[in-house]
Amino acid sequence: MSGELHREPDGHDVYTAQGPSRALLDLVANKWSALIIGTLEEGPRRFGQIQQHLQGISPKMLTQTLRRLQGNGLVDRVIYPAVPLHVEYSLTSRGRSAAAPLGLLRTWVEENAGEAPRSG
Amino acid sequence: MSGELHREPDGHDVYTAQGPSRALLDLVANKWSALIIGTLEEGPRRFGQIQQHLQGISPKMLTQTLRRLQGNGLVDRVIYPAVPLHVEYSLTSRGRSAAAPLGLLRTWVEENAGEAPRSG
DNA sequence: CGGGATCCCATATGATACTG
DNA sequence: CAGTATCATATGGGATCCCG
Repeated sequence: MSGELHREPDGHDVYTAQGPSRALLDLVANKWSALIIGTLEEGPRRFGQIQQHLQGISPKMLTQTLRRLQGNGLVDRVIYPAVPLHVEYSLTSRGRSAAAPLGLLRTWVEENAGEAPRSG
Repeated sequence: MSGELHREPDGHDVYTAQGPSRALLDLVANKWSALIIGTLEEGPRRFGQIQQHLQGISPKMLTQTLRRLQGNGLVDRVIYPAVPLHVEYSLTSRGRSAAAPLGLLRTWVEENAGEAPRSG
């Protein structure tokens, strides 16, 4: 495990708890983020399309997650001021670079789902 | 985005909301899971060692996450009934297979942290 | 009509103290 | 040392209402 390590006086290393990494990791290592980014990987999508595709996300979580992704420069939001209103979300180049590892993670999940299930 | 799709009568596809994937994704697409698995990737570690390394996780979350990982067959827990008590956690082979995509995700995070930060 | 803000409750998470 | 118990708070999430 590399990066963002901090060497202690007594010789072993720890993670700096307040590093910016933690916040970003919290954003991308997140169920909805992973799914949304996966959806947008296929191309630009509208709010309702994402909601349909993810089948079970509430509009609130969708909005909230999209805003966080947008705020961190992973997602672009474009409004087409037509009637009815048309808003399109798409991945930025950074978002696409994040989509790669997330895609592998989702693939791993799909290949490993349905075995040894247990709540905790 | 592949896997676990469900074709609707009207032609477009959605994700089955209640599939086992969602639960597993929720487990691995999680900040603490990603960090813990990353720590154990270096080798077996004791409870306190993980806690030190992650610098900021509460014992409760550590226990809870370790148990969930164990319950899903990603982590092994071995007790050495000595005094003082000694408990060691390690990745199972499945855990190691999950460590790969998670490592890539953490790498991405480290390479992309500290830019365009924003809360929401 | 599609997009999304608000209200309110359930659960997740976290700090801290305490025990086998 | 390795957790568990307890309490306080943040976030998740559904239902519903509002706006362009």
